[in-house]
Amino acid sequence: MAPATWLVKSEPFKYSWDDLVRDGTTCWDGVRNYEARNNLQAMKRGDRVLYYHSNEGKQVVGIARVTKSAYQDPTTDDERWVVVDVSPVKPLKQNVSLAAIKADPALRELQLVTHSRLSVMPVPVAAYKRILQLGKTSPG
DNA sequence: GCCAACGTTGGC
DNA sequence: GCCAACGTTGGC
Repeated sequence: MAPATWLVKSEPFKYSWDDLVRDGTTCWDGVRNYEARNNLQAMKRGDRVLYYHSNEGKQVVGIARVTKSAYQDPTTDDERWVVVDVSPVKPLKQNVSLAAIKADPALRELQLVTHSRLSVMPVPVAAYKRILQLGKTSPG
């Protein structure tokens, strides 16, 4: 099966794309929401992840990949919560704003639009390709 | 900075 | 098991 595609949100002043590039890899911790957690658990090594800056920017800025599938969140003893490891693949040549996503009929159904508080969500492959197209970026 | 949406918690 | 209170997220 082809790798699945996802989108994760991060507030850039907490942990930005540049921080991820600097670190090379990071542990995607802090998810405390069951739906987001379930999505994390469904991620497989090699899956592609769109990196979205929430609050400031409100745009998709890069492509990352899952380098380690879900394991116990090391920042808590509560075994309900998991993390994955992600690494940057490449930045988008052109950022894709939330406004552009909302304006695109093919992307209007994305949970990013319909379910704005969810921080980790699946992205249908067609929508993923469309976002890369808008970002003038070839698949990584 | 405000506020709506909504998930979670805890008392009953 | 219900539901009110509370906290958080994130767009505007």
